[in-house]
Amino acid sequence: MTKMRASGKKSVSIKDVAKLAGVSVSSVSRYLNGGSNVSPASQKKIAQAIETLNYRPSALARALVREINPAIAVVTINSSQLGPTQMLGGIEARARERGASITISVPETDRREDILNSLHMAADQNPLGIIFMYPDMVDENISDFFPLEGPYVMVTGQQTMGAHEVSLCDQEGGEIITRYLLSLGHKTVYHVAVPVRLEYNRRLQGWRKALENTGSYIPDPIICGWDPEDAREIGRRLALNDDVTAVFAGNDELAIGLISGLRDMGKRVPDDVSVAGFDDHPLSGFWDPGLTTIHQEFIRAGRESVDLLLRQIPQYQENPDGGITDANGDETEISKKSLDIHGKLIIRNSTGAPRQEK
Amino acid sequence: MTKMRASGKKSVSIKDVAKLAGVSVSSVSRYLNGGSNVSPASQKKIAQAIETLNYRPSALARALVREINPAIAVVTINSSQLGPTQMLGGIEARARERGASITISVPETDRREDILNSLHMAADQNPLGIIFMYPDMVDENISDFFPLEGPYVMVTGQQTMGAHEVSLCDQEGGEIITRYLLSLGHKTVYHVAVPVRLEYNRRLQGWRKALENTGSYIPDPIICGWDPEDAREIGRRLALNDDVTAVFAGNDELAIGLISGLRDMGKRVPDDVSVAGFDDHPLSGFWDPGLTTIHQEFIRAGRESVDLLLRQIPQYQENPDGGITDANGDETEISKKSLDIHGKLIIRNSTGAPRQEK
DNA sequence: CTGAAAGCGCTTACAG
DNA sequence: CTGAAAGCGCTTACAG
Repeated sequence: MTKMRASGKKSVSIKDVAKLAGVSVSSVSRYLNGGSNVSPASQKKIAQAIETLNYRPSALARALVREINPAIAVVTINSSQLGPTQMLGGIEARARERGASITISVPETDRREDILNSLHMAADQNPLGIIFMYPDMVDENISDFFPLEGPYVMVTGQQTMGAHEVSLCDQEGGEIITRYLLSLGHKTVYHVAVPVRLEYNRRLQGWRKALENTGSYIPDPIICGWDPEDAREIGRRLALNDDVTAVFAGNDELAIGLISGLRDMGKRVPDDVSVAGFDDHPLSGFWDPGLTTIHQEFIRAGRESVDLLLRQIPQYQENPDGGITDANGDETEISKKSLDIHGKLIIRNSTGAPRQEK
Repeated sequence: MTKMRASGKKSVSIKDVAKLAGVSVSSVSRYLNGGSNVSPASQKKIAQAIETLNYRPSALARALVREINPAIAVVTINSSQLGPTQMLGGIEARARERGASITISVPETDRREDILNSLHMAADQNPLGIIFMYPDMVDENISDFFPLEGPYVMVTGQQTMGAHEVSLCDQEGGEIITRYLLSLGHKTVYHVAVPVRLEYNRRLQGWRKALENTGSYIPDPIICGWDPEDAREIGRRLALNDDVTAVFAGNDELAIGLISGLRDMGKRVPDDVSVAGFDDHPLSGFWDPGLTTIHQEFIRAGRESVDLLLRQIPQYQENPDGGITDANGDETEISKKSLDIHGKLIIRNSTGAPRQEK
């Protein structure tokens, strides 16, 4: 029974406990699972044996026999970005509250095979389900990856899959911030886009839509990398063009890089050009000037995605405090399957009215 | 064999494959594990069965029987801070390269019981080992938590445990940056400290040491929260004191908050007061003024901690490219058990000589 | 090359 | 209340 581990340490099993306590393995198991049908005497002996052996049941064996592993697998690309980081925090916290552990895997690259591989590795653990962050950043069609067996939820920039999805409403946000900039009096708004496949770049789409709807001139979007340094370069170039009076950057980091570039060339923000970001990075309010941006509730998105996932699992249905299932145990509202998390416009000082003509 | 999962989906097992392929379970297993001793004919049939059933071996069952779960458990507090975030990225990437998955658990609070709980939950998965980030931020003595069974590595601000530890050399960094500030001509340097238990606040200790060694006046350190807003408050207060010409903040976010507070009160940085941070946050170079700071190699720290952990596990010993074990398979160098990762002074524009007296 | 058997550490009916 | 047995999905000697 006392076997060696990979580490060379010996690990104690339920058999050891049973032997030391002088009872059967079944009894120990019963004790472990609530103690019903175990005499006080046995309980005492077992408790003692566990104590002296420093026994802990193997989560692995349990998961195997119970056919349910209380773990949530999260797969994410761009794990170092603000959104994924904050969402992971939310997922982690909510998972803990609900008694689930979390496993994370990030694909080596954006390519189909790597993503599939990550998704499969995640599924192999027989987790409660998979939370897939930003599938729409992948340069492939999502439907190619799913259905994987088992529950899942996607966190996306925009509702598209139809089910089990929490959406950050990026398009709406892009539209709102662009409109705001236009409302300030700018003729048009330039866009420095985050490096996401165009069809799935919702922020960009919102920007375009706002421009279209107001009949404004639509400049080509400028595709940027994730590095603020790239945005700085772009800022320097943009500074050369006096038609540029307002720029919406795909996220706050890029907005910050952009402002640096603009300043490198002597432009003032917002006097010469207004710059808005997206996300409401924790430091955005401290910037000088404070960044006008769209606040995203990433942490909440993470938490909600856990609930959305667990809602698909019978054992985790939480009728008591929510009325999530009806009398038949069926899902009551379609809306419970997906969720929109709306961004909020935060107006600070990096944006303002354009300078008077000439 | 085809059982239901928690999700209600059926899952296919090795038995199903064996049956469909018309061979024994053993043969399928052999096929799965390299295919030696399986006739080409069988291989074909098995491959086909796997394909049509869409079979994937259960990682759980494998881990159980092999008595080794190729997963690294990382437990961390303050998971949303820059350091942990970046380290997690490094851990994740390196773990992937070395064929391990990763599991993360963050204690609910800093209290002993919660930490122990996280540590135990991690250990219950029978992982390859545990990477414990910033144990020294915990308000308890580390030795209380270990030895837990199995391999582990700590990532700390300063080498203290003696073994299996990667240290970020915070004290050295604090000393270096304080000395730099002094070298600029400042009479002394104030410190806005990160909310870490004093005995383990290495950055603070380095600062104090530099002051002591140069015989400078040692002001009381100002304890701050993690929120830059707290630092802003402190900045406003500090602005009232004309003796304050140089401040070293416990990290870049706080430095940024501090600068905001100083400016709120009309102080200029660095003209009126120099401010230095710590970590070299990705945005620090874009700040205006650029932040003088200590660059920390968090990602590398994460990667190294994985290697340090795996080095404790026979199956992962990598003789080929490193000579990590000697002829007897013993560890050759003590130094391989722990690692110092030195920070690097980055001089930017938030610091300068003090203004001429009056 | 191949299959039957035993075993990993647990849990869950099933008879007492 | 209690123990023996079967089983979770795999792997690993062991005999052919």
